[in-house]
Amino acid sequence: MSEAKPMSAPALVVGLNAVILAVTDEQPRVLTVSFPAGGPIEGGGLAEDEHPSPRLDGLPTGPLDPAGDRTLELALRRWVRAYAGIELGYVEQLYTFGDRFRDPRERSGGPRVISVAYLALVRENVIPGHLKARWRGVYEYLPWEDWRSGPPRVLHRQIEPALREWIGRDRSEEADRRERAEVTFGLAGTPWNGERVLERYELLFEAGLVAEATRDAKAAPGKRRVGREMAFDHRRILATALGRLRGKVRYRPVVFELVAETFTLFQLQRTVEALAGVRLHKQNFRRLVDRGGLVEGTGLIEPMTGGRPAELFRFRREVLRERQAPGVGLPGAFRRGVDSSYTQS
Amino acid sequence: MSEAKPMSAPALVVGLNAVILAVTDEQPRVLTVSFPAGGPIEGGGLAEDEHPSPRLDGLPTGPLDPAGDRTLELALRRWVRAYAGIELGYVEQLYTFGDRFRDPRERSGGPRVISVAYLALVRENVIPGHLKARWRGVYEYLPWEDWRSGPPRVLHRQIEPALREWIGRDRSEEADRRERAEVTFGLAGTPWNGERVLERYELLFEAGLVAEATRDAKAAPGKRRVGREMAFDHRRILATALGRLRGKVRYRPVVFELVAETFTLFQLQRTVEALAGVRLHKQNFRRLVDRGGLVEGTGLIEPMTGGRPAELFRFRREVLRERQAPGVGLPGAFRRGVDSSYTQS
DNA sequence: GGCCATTATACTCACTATGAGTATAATGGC
DNA sequence: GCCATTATACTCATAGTGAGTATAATGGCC
Repeated sequence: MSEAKPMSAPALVVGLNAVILAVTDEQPRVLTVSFPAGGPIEGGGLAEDEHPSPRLDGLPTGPLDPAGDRTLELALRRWVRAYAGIELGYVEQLYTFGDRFRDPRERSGGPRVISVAYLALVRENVIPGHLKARWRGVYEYLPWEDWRSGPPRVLHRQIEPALREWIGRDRSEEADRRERAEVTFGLAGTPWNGERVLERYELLFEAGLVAEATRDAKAAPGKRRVGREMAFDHRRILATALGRLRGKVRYRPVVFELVAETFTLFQLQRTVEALAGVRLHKQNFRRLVDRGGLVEGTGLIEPMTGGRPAELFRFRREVLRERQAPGVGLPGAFRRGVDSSYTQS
Repeated sequence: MSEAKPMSAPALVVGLNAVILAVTDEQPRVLTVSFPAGGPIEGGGLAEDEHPSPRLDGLPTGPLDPAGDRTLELALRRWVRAYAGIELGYVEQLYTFGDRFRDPRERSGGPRVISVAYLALVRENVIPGHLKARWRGVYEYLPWEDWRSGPPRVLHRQIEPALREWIGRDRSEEADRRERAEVTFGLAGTPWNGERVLERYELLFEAGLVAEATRDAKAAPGKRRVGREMAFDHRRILATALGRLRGKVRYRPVVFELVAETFTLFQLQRTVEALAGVRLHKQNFRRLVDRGGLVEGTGLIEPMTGGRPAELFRFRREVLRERQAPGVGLPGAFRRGVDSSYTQS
């Protein structure tokens, strides 16, 4: 139990996971690979193995070469380049996942798998070099996170009633569960906070509302599951990534990693909205980024807007020296208050 | 190079690091242990080994039991409890450090050491159970981060001139280095950003201004080093922790993890100031936490203030349901602008 | 050409938060 | 009773936010 020496050999494995995001056609997308649903092969993912049989999407996963890779991030860049043919730009470490049994093969004597997950942003829908890798909409996996067309249906129809049932299921936990559900999902007048993506996913997991929960624990209360399933705990990692990105966009100019060199302000707004999962006030968004010094006009015109032609802007790097936290302030974008029509029903 | 199978046995080791912070006597403090300066023994730290010879402070480090510990965080809590006798309250994963040669023994055939670092907050200066563990002021290690009595001397006297020298040392890097130095250290009118603790440490590392840099790379330009040295890359981890905490305090009520159950508003302010490294406007701080709903009066009185007795307050949990990002807003605490006397000289 | 839908862009206005004060209230020490 | 010291209450100018209205250019359609 407290053998202080980390000696024992193949009990532990370290892997790297990449959440590679892009925004195309106003949808946030994530690069996925295909895993066999039964006994998945970690260290694979992007490798050249053949995976027949039922499949599950998952995140690209690769190894660290302990003797060769100078840093973890360089290791990630190396194998994403090698196997997916994508040269990553913005990369940031997300979180390290190491729960026991996150790889089911642990139950049958497999090693404990620790995964260091990274978030990477790429500019457009690059076609990955690897056949099995493909882009998928982030909100296919996390449909309750997209409020751009109003409160997501899955929230009223499935999540809210199921959560209420879950809250009442255990008397001793009831108060605590209610509190958490209300805070994370913005029930009962509590404001909806767009950044709490992970907390929401974990609540759904506990409540057995995502397929991964019952798959891992083999309790099967025969409830309908929400969102598309992912291999391992990769959906949790995706949730972590989205939450982090939603937070970051507010105080760092990360959106510009996702758009082209020049863009109209409306294109930029649509990109931010895709990440935030909410609609923004157009005039205020413009004021924020323009007068906030985040962008500068190029003088060039984009005529294909469907209406009046728009000016093309570019990111204004000087803002980094001028302001301490330059980001697309998301003016109240995450602040959905008591008035939200969701909380009414 | 691209052996996709992470099989080879003792090439890789995973450890856990704890940055355990408390604020006592208006100073932020970190729990440290003693490492032998020459060939340090990782996996030790808190273990019962004897470490004679020259010593270096470092962070408590412990192993993960792959078969026993359900999660990484529980593993950390377990060995901190077992070896330091401290029951941790607030714990949050910080970052995973895995650069090659971060453990010098790698150079002589030792395994690659990956460390998952955690930030933990404890309420007061608990006496650790382990003899070699002791509390040390965070600003002993990062003296340029404490602006509470004005711009730190080490900044004018050593850092700024040395950085200017470093900037000019390499013609091809000059523009880039100047930009980074100005932005991270608030030179040339750029505002000082209290949260960029890690960026500042890394810049000092690159510039050879911290002992760890030359120790690891054995280039020795005979320059004076700033701040107290730490074993391995533990000072980098500490910098990561302080930066993270400074950020978090603004949107999460983490300060309350560091103060007693009840407190005067001034005590709370002093605690925030200790973390932020800057002084705050008393009346505005009061307005922020009181009217912001973060605290509520208890009706009790603390008479030992040195002046008029003060009311004792407590954290108001309901704020978590009311506001989306409840924190001690640090009103411009981090915004030190052009007027800063530091940037004048 | 003239009307319309559509998008771009400028400006207004109420409200709130922030930074920086002034003013007053209780204490203890002398 | 005066003073130093801290607590607490208010004020005020300014900047930022949320939510509009108003006007400017386009293309499509008749």
